[in-house]
Amino acid sequence: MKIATWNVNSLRVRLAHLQQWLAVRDPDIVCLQETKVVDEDFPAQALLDCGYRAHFRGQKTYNGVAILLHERRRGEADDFVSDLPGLEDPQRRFLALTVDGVRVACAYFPNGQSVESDKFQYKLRWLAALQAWLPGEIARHPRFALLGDFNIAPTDEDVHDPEAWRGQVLCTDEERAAFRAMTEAGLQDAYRLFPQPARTYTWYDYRNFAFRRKMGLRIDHALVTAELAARCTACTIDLEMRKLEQPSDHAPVVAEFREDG
DNA sequence: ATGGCATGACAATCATGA
Repeated sequence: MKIATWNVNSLRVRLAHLQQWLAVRDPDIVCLQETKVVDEDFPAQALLDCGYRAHFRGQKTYNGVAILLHERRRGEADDFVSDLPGLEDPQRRFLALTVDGVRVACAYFPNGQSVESDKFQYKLRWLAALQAWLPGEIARHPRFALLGDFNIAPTDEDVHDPEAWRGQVLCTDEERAAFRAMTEAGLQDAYRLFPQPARTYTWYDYRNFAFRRKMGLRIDHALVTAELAARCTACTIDLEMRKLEQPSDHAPVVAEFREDG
């Protein structure tokens, strides 16, 4: 089973890239962020034509999340949740559902803009609500995965220039502490279960030839419970998608799992 | 030097991203 996450930075603009990637990678479950499309305009039929059922919550202009399920996944999506429990929030950033024995949460964490900003306080509130929600889910679902654009680079190793980014939003102690709290609650960073190529990140700024210069951050993650980690066989950042014409500034992350029961 | 680039709403610039 392959479970993936991708911040597409507008599903309308990136639909052809997504379709191409689905055909090549053939994931079972895909978490999308920054769809930037209201539900009435979500390209559900185009994705169905690719073999994927979609669950989605969008809004005008900003945010928007979706979970795609390959039709080979026969199970119905159970226990569907939109919006982070315990947080009053008009922004569409969160979905969770259970399919074929795996609970998957798709999250678009707030960016935070800058540490002085009100948006950073919102990010901390959002992180606190997530932190409050996780233990129950982990206890109820031995096979639980939290994927998405976390907008947190968990360690200096996840940053092309740690000194330049020290204390900046995405790299602050508070955000990194929140990330560690998730791992201490029982989730493992699937990417770090394996040796990985150097200077490989999930986000590269559109400006200043950042991708070509390998100036990026690893802020998109797949966190999994021990039972899934034990079955995880690979976790890959699909840099090929960042090389295309008119790419998303984020690359997909794909985690693969054995299904040996 | 708070810029650079991309997207969307809107109809010239502006909010937001990270």
